[in-house]
Amino acid sequence: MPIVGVEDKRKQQLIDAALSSIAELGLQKTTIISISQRAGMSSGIISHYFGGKQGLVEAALRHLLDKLGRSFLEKIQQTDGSAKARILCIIEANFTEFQRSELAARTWLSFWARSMHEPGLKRLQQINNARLCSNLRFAFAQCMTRQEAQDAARQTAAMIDGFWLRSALSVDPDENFASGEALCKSFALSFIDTQ
Amino acid sequence: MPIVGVEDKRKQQLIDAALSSIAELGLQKTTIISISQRAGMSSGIISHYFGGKQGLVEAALRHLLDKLGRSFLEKIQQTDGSAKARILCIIEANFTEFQRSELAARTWLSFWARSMHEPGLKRLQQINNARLCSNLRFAFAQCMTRQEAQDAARQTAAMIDGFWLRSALSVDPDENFASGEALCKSFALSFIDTQ
DNA sequence: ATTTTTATTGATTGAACGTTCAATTAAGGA
DNA sequence: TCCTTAATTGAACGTTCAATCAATAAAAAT
Repeated sequence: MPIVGVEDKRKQQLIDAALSSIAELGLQKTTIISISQRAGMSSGIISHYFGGKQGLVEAALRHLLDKLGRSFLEKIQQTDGSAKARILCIIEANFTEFQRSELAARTWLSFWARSMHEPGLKRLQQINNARLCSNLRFAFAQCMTRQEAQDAARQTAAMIDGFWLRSALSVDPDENFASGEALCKSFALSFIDTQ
Repeated sequence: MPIVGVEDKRKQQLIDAALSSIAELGLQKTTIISISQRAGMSSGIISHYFGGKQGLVEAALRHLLDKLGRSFLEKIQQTDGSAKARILCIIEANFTEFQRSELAARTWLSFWARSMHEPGLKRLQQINNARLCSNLRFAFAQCMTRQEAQDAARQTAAMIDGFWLRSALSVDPDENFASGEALCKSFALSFIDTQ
């Protein structure tokens, strides 16, 4: 069945299949077989396109992070550039991201855990994290000192990640998400509304 | 070399060895061999005392959680029962726990990730989490409404977990911890000092 | 129609791992 | 001293999994 010129399409299909498997089975129990079955292809195709399982996993994380970044950029362009609007956009982007759900939260936690021991994943996480903190710092800096903005950014970033972590482990992830987004916003805006 | 009546001692030695291996290699790469080597025993002993690797991992997590609980109880007994004191104790216990270090943060993240797919671990995490939230809610409830206390407890718990998560992934975990403890305290106390 | 190139397959390989259990060792009792 | 019992060992086994690669199939080129 070989059709020429489908490299990008096949890669995307495999990334989707990998994310689906990670969401359902976890990164731990996701195998080359579980991915290739979901993609309707053979096991050998993964090494062919991504050089191995690790390469596909990295590509899948990169895909998620790209999506997160684009989500923020889209939102921010529909607002004025005020500190309040920027902060709401950042938080919304981090919670909205392709339906917050138990499965999405588990996927993130899987990637977080693995990135402790795989430098490629760790690097991607750190780039994304630096971007989040930088965006928050910039927004907060519009209405407080540099040091205060730094602290507020760290607290907000930690609270966002904390709610994601808790959603992955919670018995009731949806309820956790809904209140998480609201509580992060109310915390972050408390710096701004009171000034 | 068999010596009688050493069951509890052996179990503790194996738990220590398991935690050491998890801290260094991660739960993913921790094997029955890596544990038994550190304990100076043979590989079969783990199944003998814990019924298998999974049993030992559960026992190790239980041991960590016990330590965390005792740490809080010790601290709280050295203070008055004021809301402020209780909250400081809770946060300190969660950050001090067995020297905050890169390795300790990685150990927690390893357990968090695995507990998504192992009901035994998940149960332990949820019990511990319920205790943390309950303690925080009780303290906050001394100076605000029930709903406000619930929200404040969730925010504080998320921030604590978020800083732990970020320490495990950070390039500079120690700096993350030091500021994390201070920032969690300052956040939590902002509810109290302003009333 | 034939050849060449590209795409895909899936059986096989070899390594890693958890578990099992017969064998071994030494302590305590007779 | 001999026997029983508790403690411990570690080789063997079966399973799982990622990676490899020769074989195959279809498109493109000739």
